[in-house]
Amino acid sequence: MVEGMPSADSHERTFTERARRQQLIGVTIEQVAQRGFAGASLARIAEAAGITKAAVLYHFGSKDALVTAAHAEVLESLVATVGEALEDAAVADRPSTYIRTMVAHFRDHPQHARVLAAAGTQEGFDHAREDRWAPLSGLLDAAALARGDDAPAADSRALAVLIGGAIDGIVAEHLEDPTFDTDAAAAILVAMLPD
Amino acid sequence: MVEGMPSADSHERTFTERARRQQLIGVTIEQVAQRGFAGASLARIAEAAGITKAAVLYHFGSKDALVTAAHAEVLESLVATVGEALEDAAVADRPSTYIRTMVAHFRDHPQHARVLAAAGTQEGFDHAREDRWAPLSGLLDAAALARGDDAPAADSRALAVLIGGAIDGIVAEHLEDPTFDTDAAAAILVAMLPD
DNA sequence: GTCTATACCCCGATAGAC
DNA sequence: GTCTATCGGGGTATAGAC
Repeated sequence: MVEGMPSADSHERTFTERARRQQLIGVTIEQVAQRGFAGASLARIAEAAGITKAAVLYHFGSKDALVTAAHAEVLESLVATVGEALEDAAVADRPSTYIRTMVAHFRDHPQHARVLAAAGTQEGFDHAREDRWAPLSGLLDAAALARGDDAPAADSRALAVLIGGAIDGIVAEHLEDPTFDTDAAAAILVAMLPD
Repeated sequence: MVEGMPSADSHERTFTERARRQQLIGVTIEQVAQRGFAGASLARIAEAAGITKAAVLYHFGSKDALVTAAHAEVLESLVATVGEALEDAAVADRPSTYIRTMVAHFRDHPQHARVLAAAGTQEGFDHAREDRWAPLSGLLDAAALARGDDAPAADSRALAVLIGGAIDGIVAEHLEDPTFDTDAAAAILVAMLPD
């Protein structure tokens, strides 16, 4: 760990550094989305950013650090969008809001969807994969409680896995066939929610 | 293209050749499942098979040919299992049979699930990705017809995408958490089918 | 603080001995 | 038919000039 080198937890960072990091993260998201993790080489990332490989490795100590940062950015963007929408929704409406917001987000940011898809199969990328649908499971439980269900959904996790998978399916289909009506599919999925 | 070299469409093949090819395909499935497409190098495949890189490239002209053959084997295994089960099922029961059989197949063959997952994000591997859920869509239409529905499911494709995604979700969850009850999840999904 | 030059390794693939 | 030896290229990462 070099002294003056900017690291992930560096508290002090110059203005140009922050700009460079942000640019590199953006380029990396594009590259990973287009060519996959292995295909997004430092050379291509550097070329797309208009600098050299070494300059990239100056701002991020390794390719892994760079791609991890890009992955984190994608995740933060997602949780920010969905989280904001959930706050403005009644508890009973939150599962449907979750579905619609997430589908819309990935529809509007296809590259983010591809990055997360690539991360899923990548070895040594179990980040954020831990209980990916746990939040949705909690929303389903809370909604059932607000509805006053006697049976508080003993299998909310399984239901969350199904719904989450269906969301991924909608997003994946949209990536292959941009004419696919994601909103209509999301509506069908919402109609399947327990009521 | 060398004369005596065994190729994918070679009609005549010695006994040992067929055995070697089968062994290499099996090893490749394991390697791709464990380390992903890019991580499954010829060197590792050769080492796992107990031969050399050059020997591998003798039987399969290139890494791409080998991994394509492995991918095809995985697909054939899947369609054989599901197809057989579908033949023995009434038309109205075929969507549920499709779900249960596919989930069970991937539960019993986790490596196959990982290979297909890895193939999905890999660049230049759009094989078999064309209308992946078209068969399921057809089964849904046929079942609705057999049921005598007046509305013949105008959006059977969207429904197929949802169900297919949910199946993938169940399988993916099982890969990360082997204690996940895939049969119970499949039953919940089946209960969601239109009736 | 940023870039040039380069080291070093593993990749897939080929040539030719056996 | 299977191996050894090697090539050319791209990969990440480092050392040191500026």
